[in-house]
Amino acid sequence: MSWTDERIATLKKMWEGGATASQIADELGGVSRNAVIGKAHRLGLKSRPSPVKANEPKKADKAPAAKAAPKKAPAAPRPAAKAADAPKPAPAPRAAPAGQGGNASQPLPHTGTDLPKIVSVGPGGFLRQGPGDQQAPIPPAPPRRLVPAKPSPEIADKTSLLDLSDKVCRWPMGHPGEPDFHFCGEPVNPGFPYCVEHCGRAYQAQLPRGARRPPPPLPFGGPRVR
DNA sequence: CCCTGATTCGC
DNA sequence: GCGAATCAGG
Repeated sequence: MSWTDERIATLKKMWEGGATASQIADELGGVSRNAVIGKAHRLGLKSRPSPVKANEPKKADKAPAAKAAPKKAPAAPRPAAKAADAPKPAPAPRAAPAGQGGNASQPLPHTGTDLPKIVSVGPGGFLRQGPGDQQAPIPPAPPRRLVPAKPSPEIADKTSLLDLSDKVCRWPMGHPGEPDFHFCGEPVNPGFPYCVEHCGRAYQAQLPRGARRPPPPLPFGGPRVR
């Protein structure tokens, strides 16, 4: 398998969306987890909460006695390439802008890649994009802050990608690439890409400080449950 | 053990 | 550029 433009786009979207390399590799198919990680690094996107980090170089060495013959020749110490990395702030949470002074902010104009995008990946590798990338209507003054949420399977429609238009709800249901993956398909809430019901899921009123739970990641269909 | 991402290096 | 092998932490 070669890295076509679409596959790279899928990789980027899922990587930024918070999917693990294994999930991405499984979704793309034909590539290993390492391939995904390697490609991600080559693309320049990296970091993201990785379990293996936050440690300093230590002088402990290993003694791989029973291991298979290592291909590496640890003759010369290799300088870590991350030394020249630009200092990056703490990993941006899924949705946490600053202004909390009671003013309302719209979830739509997401300009950076740090915030979750409502993106789903179709079986062919094409992408469905969310409010941030498409329409930017801010119809009524939102009562509070609106934060993205993750979908959950409740309804059982069968709107395929071909049935999508700007009139029907684009809420993804199921996992991309699987046979039962479809979209909600109900009439949209005017000004939004989703129906009223899913707007209620996609944009949740900000609860008072304290009674707030962290918004879940994975905007593209939820975690895999295989 | 499993998982994760990071890194290296032969191809 | 690609990705298996490997490393390293949870």
